[in-house]
Amino acid sequence: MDILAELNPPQREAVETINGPVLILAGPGSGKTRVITHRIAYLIKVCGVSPRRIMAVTFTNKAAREMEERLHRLVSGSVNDLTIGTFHAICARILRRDGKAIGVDPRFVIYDDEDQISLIKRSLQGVGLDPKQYAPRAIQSAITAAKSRLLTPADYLQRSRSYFDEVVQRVYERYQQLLTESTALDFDDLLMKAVHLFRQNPQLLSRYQSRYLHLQVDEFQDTNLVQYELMKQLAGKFRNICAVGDPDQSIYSWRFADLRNILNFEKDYPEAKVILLEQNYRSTRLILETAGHIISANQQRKPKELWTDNEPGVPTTVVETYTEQEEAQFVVNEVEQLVSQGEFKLGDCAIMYRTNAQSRVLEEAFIRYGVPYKLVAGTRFYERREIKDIIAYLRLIQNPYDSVSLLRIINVPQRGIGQRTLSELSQWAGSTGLSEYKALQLLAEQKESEATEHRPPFSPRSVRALTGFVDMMEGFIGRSQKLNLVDLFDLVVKSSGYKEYILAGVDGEERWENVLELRTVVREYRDLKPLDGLTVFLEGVTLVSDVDGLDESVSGVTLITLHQAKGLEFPVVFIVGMEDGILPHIRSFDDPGQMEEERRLCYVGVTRAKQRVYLVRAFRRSLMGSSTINGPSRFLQDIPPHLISGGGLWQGEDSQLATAMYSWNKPLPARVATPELKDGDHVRHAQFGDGVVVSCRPVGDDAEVVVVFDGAGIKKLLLSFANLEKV
DNA sequence: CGAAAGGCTCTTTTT
DNA sequence: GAGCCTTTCG
Repeated sequence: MDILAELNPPQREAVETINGPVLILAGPGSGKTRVITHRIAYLIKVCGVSPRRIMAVTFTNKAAREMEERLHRLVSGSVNDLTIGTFHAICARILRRDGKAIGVDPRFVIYDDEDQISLIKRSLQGVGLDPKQYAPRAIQSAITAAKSRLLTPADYLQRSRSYFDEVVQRVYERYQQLLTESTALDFDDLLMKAVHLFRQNPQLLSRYQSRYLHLQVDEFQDTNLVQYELMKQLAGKFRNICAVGDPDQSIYSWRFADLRNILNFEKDYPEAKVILLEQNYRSTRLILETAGHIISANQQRKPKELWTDNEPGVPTTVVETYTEQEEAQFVVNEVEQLVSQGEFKLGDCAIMYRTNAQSRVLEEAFIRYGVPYKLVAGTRFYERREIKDIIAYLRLIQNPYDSVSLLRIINVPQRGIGQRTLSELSQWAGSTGLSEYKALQLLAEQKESEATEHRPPFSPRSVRALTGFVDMMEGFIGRSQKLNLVDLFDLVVKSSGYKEYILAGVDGEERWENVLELRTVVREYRDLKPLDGLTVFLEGVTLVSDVDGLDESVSGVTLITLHQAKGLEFPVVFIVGMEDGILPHIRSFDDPGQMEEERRLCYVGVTRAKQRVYLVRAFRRSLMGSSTINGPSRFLQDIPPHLISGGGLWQGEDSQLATAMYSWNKPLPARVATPELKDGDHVRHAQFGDGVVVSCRPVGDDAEVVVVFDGAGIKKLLLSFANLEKV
């Protein structure tokens, strides 16, 4: 059977164990994707399971697409009936089809992060609180946390402990009201409502349970409790659930992903078979060892030994530059060199960083040196103002009750509907118990009939402006029944006056280009039935993730955050910003749990690499305007010297370093000036305290020192990193 | 009502 | 350094 042919024994077992629950703990590069696809192919081709009875959950749409393609090749038949996608996309589908049972209108729109914040601000005002006093972000996070534990506002009330809880509870309640009034669901609702739907409709659940004979979840370590609950519901009948994950790559706890899911799995499914995939096929041996040293410093961790038959490869290059500009310069130079030597292509290289803000300097350097690059995200396309505006128009056509979209574009371009008119509108709408749009419709009708029952409080000028807007929208809505999506798009952009508005503003040309770019996306939906096209398009643009746009067929260096890099691999990986305060991020300093997650993030980065790893840091960098000096990342200390190759200080062509050293009277705390140490010397270390040197041997232009510390025990340190003080 | 200017606070990571 | 909010003036 060729589906099993190229698999090692544990992989094979993972593919063949199709009855009952299976937990696959898969180290990086252990052929996880291969196992999942082969397993599904095996189910279809060998076991004769119909694709429509299989559900596979992936972390991104891109992963889903790729898996579908691979399956297509493996099965050499149609897999169109397979249910495959992210949790959010799958839940949206379920709710559109069956959500009515719990009062979910199938025309719902999905609110993204930004929409949520704007709605939370309105909710705060709605309950008489000041959005400046209570950070909307913090409240949003608390609401997400609540929803991740399936708590409704009423449940939250009972658990309310603190003053902040109380605030959250009130806002949460109002926020849900506004969502309902807007016929909208936020990201978390998609998951929570799906679970509620099944809880309240056992017969519906039973239908789904009977349909899905096999369930497959990828990146299991990054699922939250709701997602786990949903899978548990769906697997309730057949219990054929296969979860794949790696606790060492859990990096989404801030999104309330919960590692306990892995522990609970074995509790909820005591008959589960646990399979370990420990052979790495991706990285060189030295890279794997480096990664191993980094991750094994975590305390809260089940030890696990990965191994590989691959070549040893070359040691990791560790480099310090003076500023983040030079860091970028180094990266670009090095990439050019690697490429010119012919061993690697541009597309083989990826630059990874902790925070999005770091991408700018890198981008500038790549532009300056004319090296092609692919930025994953950046100012993410769908978050641009002009894109969100157009989408708001389209959302409003699908669902005029969408208040976030309404308020967003009611005066864009300017139609003489100002702040004052708007607050009068919402007050008037509120007092008559109508949604904003209903109120507007009423107003437009009244203009003709002069009915005076609820006299709207607007000046004639405002009335004209408002009714003008309603008439326009009603026109769009009418036409939307017949027009294909491209024509609808063109109609909206033209008749709303948006095109002139954009072109007249700052960066008009560039922003208009973006609108046209969106139009090319829209073209893919041209052939769908008018209203379906709109729905599918809107859902697609809301649930996209940034990596979804990453195109391997385009040549260029990839610029990507460490989080986004999960699940990907590259021959050459640069991790920049290897500094305490960046990676690990400063926000994790006071929480050991968070610190461990930072370490896992670093581990994820290193294990993306097949051939080469560069760990780069800047001596000083500007953060939020001002310049800061960060020490080397503490994670570097956990890599033994023999796995590191020199590098050391690097100076760019117009380095500011020389100038700096000249103007400062003392040299930089450079490794040039490390003290000579010999056995028996007493030393002091910032972290470990006092100790005695037991050995010191040169490594490259550095030295490896072994010290017995009074408190901290025996440590192997790299002289230049350790900052030892002789006492 | 709207444009312009100045002041403020942050930035971790994202479906 | 940038986006967001408030203030001010026409």
